[in-house]
Amino acid sequence: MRSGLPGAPQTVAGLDVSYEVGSDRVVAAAVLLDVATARVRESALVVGKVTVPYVPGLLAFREVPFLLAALERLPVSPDVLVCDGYGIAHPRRFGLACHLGVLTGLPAFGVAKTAFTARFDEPERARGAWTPLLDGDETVGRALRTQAGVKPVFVSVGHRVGLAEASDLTIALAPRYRIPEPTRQADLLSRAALRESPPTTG
DNA sequence: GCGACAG
DNA sequence: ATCTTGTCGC
Repeated sequence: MRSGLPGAPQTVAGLDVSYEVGSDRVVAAAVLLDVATARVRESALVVGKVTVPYVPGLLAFREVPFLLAALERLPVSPDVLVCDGYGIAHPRRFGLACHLGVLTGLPAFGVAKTAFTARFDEPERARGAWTPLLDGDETVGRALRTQAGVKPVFVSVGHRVGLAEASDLTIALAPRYRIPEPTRQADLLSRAALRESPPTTG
């Protein structure tokens, strides 16, 4: 028992929120996938209205309510949460993935598309190559190459999971694209639902 | 004081 | 986050 994960995770849930232009409408998606195949098994959506503005460093306060609602709609609880954003790689060391992990009690980590306050050296070109994500002299995560020759993603621990394991899962869940399937599918689903969902009522 | 700044 | 078409390449 080196990490907080009881054993090899069988399922993961990818989370993401899509916003509608010129309105407060948002759609949150929670997608359950099998780790072994990286394929979608279940999914849940929630439509809502944002009341909190986006402020760098406070993203969790804006998205967590919707993500929790979407998670509750999944028929089964996932073994791990894959979030679109940061975990510990945050100015206050408590990003979105930390909030969701603590609130749900589930292991969680974040996979962000861009660096925030942290710095990093370019990883080798190979898939799986990584370099430490640094905030001053502190290692807060990893700049991880999920696809050879493609820009790296930024992995950081959120709750009850180690950085090495989070990185391994990210690679395993990103067999073809830069963004791992959990988060990628959640993005696709929430975006599609937003377009198909009537602006008001039914 | 100014710029940068997850999504 | 979102606004946005085609195009080049495997």
